[in-house]
Amino acid sequence: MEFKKRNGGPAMGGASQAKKGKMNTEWEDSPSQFEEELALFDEMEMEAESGEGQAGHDVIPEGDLFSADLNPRWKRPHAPPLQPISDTLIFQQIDLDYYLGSAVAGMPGQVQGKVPIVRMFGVTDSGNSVCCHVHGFAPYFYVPAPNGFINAHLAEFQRELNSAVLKDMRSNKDNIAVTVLAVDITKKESMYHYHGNKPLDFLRITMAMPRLIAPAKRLLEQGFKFANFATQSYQAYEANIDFEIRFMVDSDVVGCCWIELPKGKYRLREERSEGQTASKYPGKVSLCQYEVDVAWNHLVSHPAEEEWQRIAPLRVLSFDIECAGRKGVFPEPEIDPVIQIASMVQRQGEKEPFIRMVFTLQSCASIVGSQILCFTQEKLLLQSWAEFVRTVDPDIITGYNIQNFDLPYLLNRAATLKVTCFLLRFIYFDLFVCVCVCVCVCVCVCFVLAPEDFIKTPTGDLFVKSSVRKGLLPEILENLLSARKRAKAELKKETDPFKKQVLDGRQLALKISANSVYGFTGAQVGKLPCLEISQSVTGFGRQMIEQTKQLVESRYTISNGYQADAKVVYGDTDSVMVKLGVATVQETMNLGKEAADWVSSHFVPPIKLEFEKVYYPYLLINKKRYAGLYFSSNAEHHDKMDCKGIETVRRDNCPLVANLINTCLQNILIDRDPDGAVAHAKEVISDLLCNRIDISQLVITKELTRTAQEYAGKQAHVELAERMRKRDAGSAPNLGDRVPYVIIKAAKGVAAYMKSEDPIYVLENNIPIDTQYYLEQQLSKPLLRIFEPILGESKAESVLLKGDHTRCKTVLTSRVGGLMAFAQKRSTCIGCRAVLKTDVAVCDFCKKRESELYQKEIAHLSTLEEKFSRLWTQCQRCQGSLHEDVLCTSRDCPIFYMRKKVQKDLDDQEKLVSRFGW
DNA sequence: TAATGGTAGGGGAGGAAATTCCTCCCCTAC
DNA sequence: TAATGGTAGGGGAGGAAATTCCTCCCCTAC
Repeated sequence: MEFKKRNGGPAMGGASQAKKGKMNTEWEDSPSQFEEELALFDEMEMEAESGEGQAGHDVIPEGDLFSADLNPRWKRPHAPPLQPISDTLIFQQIDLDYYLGSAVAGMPGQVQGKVPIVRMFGVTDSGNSVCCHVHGFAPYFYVPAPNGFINAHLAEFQRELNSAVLKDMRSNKDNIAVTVLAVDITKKESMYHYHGNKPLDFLRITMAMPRLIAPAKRLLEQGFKFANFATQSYQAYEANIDFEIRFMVDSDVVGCCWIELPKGKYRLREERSEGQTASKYPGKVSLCQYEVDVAWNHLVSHPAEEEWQRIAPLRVLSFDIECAGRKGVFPEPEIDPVIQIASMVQRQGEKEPFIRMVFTLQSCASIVGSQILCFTQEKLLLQSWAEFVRTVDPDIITGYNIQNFDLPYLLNRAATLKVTCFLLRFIYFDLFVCVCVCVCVCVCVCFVLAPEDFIKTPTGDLFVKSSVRKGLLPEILENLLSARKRAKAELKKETDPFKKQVLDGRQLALKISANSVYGFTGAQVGKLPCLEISQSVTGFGRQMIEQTKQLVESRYTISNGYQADAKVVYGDTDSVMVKLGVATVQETMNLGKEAADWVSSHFVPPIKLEFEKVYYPYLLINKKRYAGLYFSSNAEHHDKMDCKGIETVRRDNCPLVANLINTCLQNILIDRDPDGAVAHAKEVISDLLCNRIDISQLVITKELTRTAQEYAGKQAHVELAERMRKRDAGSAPNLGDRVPYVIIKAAKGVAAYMKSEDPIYVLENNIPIDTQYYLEQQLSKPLLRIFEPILGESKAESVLLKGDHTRCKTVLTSRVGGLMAFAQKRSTCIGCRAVLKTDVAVCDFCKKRESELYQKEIAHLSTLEEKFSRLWTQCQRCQGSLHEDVLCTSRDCPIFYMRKKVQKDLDDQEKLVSRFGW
């Protein structure tokens, strides 16, 4: 949640977000289409309304909320008794962490002192919550064994390292007696480089706690001496792997997978009252319905395939808080009270939330479909909400920006008000994140080998061939690709549309994972950097493109009996675009497929060149910028108009530019009507200069990618954000936000960064727009780029940017700023615009026409009212209900600005009508 | 600590540097 | 008070205006 919503209140759910993208493409044109669009919305509304039910609502006064009788739906389903001896416990694990605790009797691992215990939270198929303590897993890392090291040296090594680590500790609060649990010799090979396939002796060093890994690594690297061995530095391997990740890898647990605890292999914890001391077996410490202990090697983890891809009925709480802010100041938890917390709870897989609650301070108007709880004291409000959360026991807590605003605010506010029980016994409060672990490895070489055993990549790096040793990277790729194959096969069999979507998402995710496997070898921060690999991959790409170009252009020529000389017109990273010069799309497709197969035969499998698509016509503007009609599935009809890199797909253009270019391209490419495109462009330019373009079309947005101080130069969106911060800190855009702005009129030569302004501010203050800027800086260049190849350089400019359509100009004067700030405002006669002395409606001369004029203004008023109500219902529909106020203030949505504009026109018109005093 | 693929490239804006254009002024020819 | 022909035009100096070039920034393609 962001503070900017303060005026409007909470917007629950994400429906409006999802629909926004679609809306933008539907609004492609000047306001002349406006009426048609609105008429369409009306039809949609009729349909929507007929299907919508009326939910009841209650306003519940303050009282005993948490008795099960009053709100039976709040609690989780009853948990049937569990018999560890005869029942298998299966749950979906959704969060995993570890803590240091005392050993539990009967579990493996250290028995003395604090031991690391992995803790998993999860939910069963029946919706019961599980907390599972996993015992006996200890952290470890490797160092190469020194020359001459044998088993007999292990004990001495362990003793020396143990005492070195102990000595290194500044304090020993936990009374650690043993730091090094074990040292073993194992045969291992470094993942980096090729070492002649000879595993070497490594020492596996197991530590008592995760936080002891770092000092042990440091001491070994600094130089370590034991027995008769000389002091030497030991390079540590895998010491940077997080403990949780290490556990997950070793026990085959992946993010959100299903865990099975076989019967007889785990123990159930019992409820213990507070006074009771822990007996030989510890009691429950969480609020989960089942709490169990298990040995780490006894749990079974199911790979996320087939039935184990299902999702448990997780309880998702989404909430949003409102504070009573002071104008212009960002709310501070030490001062500003929380006045409302809106909460919804939904079960995974269900369409509607089953709890909708609003906790408010003081009274509140009823809200359809929601329960309202009113409190007289803020402290009670916070306590009750905390109790509510504990009762509902959500698996996932979500909301807009809650991690950065709502949650810290609530905690600080609770601390300020001394709400002691606020977070009592909250065990976990994190959004879960599916961790995708790929431990992966590369083989690159600096070794003496026969030339046929390795290859030299275009960057000059040497790699051994798979016949010598198979790299781990190819292995991972093969796993990913075969998993994708399986997912695709399942997708084919599946009939349920929801599961189909899941499977399709899965295969796409696997494809993207496979495509980006090499990516992390070039990452700057990562566990396995290997620049040789990432650079070689891109190097090969470039080389293969060059080779493809030569192959295609040498074979497909007139002298070889083809219709035309083929020409490679474009290529980027992994693709080439060939102009084959044949007459029809179908012929091009056939020839393209043939050429792809033929070129593939020159590459080493599995490298393959695939025919992908035909563009006809194709407008190539520049590298990474082109447009064309895309033919792939069939040669008769194009699948879509494909635009890459040009204004229509860039978010930092105003809709006016994107829509105009899009329409022109449609005219040119689809309708083959360049004259129509020119006419349309002229019309839009004329509309722009005459102020007939809606402001929503002129909003440019750019992301605030860094803080104001970090910018070297001055930029429109940065400067505006700073100005808005001075005006009202609460509503100003923050780091990472997109800043919407329009360019307003100013003296000649003033830089654009001085002329950027908040569209809402412009609307509210009737500030004139710099239409010339939009023509010269926004429209002209993109237009020329698409028309110049068609009309020719000089003609394009003279036809589009000169001529009668650029002469009609309407200049509005500002009501604020400049000399107008000194002007006195006087009413004018509604009939003849003559200046009036008093604030009546008409001058004496027009008095006889007063009734007629009144009729006219009333008619105008009702048109505006109708327009407004159409936009209003449009916004209601977007936020998902026709029975609630519109709360959305999305600055990305053109409808929002239209609504604001009409609202202001309506207000002005109402004032004008009221001057008649009738 | 927390977060955690990268590079290539287009194109607009701002601002510095280099260039052109304009005006003023002095001087000389006549 | 003291000094007192004027006009046209070349060309340099100074400064304004327009242009070019470079860098920063945002975004997209792959």
